[in-house]
Amino acid sequence: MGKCEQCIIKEFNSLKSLTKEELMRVSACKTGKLYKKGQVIFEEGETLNGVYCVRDGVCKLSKLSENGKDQVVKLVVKGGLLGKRSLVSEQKTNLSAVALNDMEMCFIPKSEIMNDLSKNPKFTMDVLREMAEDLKESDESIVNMAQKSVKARMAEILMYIQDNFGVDDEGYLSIILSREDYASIVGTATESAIRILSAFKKEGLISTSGKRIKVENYNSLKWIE
Amino acid sequence: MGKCEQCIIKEFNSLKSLTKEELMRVSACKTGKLYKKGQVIFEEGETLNGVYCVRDGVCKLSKLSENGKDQVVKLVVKGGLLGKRSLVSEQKTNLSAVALNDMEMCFIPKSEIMNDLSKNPKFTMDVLREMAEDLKESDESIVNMAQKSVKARMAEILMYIQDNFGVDDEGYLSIILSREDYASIVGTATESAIRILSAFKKEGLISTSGKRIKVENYNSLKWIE
DNA sequence: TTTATAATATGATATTTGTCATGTTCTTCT
DNA sequence: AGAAGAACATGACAAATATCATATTATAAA
Repeated sequence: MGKCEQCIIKEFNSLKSLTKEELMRVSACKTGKLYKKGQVIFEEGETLNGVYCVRDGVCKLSKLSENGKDQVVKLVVKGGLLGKRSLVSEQKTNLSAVALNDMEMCFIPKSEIMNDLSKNPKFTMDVLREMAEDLKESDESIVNMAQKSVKARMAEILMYIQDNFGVDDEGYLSIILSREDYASIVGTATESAIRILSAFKKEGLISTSGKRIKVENYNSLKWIE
Repeated sequence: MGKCEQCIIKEFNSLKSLTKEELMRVSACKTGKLYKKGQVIFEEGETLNGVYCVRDGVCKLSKLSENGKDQVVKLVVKGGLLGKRSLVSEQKTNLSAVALNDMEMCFIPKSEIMNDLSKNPKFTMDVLREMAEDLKESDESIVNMAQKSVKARMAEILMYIQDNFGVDDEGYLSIILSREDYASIVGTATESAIRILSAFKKEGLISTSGKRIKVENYNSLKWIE
């Protein structure tokens, strides 16, 4: 397992604001973890005592609704930090994290980070900035959920994935999700998600190959309402 | 206008973590502002250069959706801080704030607070904690919007207001909102909001007097789906 | 007080979305 | 390769919600 000081992943998150000494300390106590596709990283209600730094793979953060359905709140890829809230609160985590493909992560115990959080203002500000960005995104999600049609939300998530997580060498979205996952991101029934994707395909907005999806007409997706 | 050091409002927000000296400095540069019901405090897209501390009254934080409708994301009452995100980001604000009744606020310029944010870890941690709490609430909202019926969301907001903002001496919700406001909190058409409140009234779950609403059967509201 | 304007209310209808049923096509395991 | 189970697909129908029309009531302005 590599050393944090030399790890390029950290450039994508607040860990970059730690000093070299701090990083070496973090490196010494971190543990590497591997998760297989579908594996639960942590579950709603658990007490997290540290943060996870995603080195590779994708996971979903979701919350169980009272109706028994899961709602995905955020997708996290390489460079993301999971469990930030555990650093500032003793509360149990409000979200579950599940690997969407095979993942490689580093776990950093809270005890080690807490020290830095109180003594390195640059780091703290950076965590704060990330949290603020998350909050902004969540607020936007609320608006989308409340005001847009299921179709428009589906179009949006396709564009979001393309914009934020990119495409593979053949142009397919690099994140591969089941229709059920799409349903639980968009907040609809699995059948509805399937129907809408089928319709998009029929209209030439997307094409598929197995589970992979390629956006064929980004501009038209934008105008769906 | 009072002095921050002596103001009890601050006990409800992160300003309580400032030292007496810091508070005195803040106090010297803050400006008091009054807003009338319906008045815009700031609008989506503006650059905020400070935070507002709510001394009295209620306001809504909302965001305009592409369909032209406003979606309320959060209600803020006495003790709340508006514009926290402006402290950590140069970005324009993503939300609008509108007074729901007459309000009294203090405006604290960013320049003054920034200094404390970088030098007083206790204060920073407190802001971070508040932000984390906001994020948690927003995530819950996403789940509610995506998974619950309009009826259930309406029941929820009535309980939320009662629990968080209390009732007046006659037992009516102390926050008075128009049906349109309810609609834009719940994320539905105004007519639907009206219909649902009428139904609740008919079923004895709530009673009304003018615009005021009294929760008559909290327990049944909980079970609405 | 009268008048104008906004807020509330309710019916009729269209649209969207969910649910249940059933069939097909993939994967995975042996 | 074949069987079993999961994921995907689609039709038929039901339920939820939006939209449009039109009253009625409250509120504020003249």
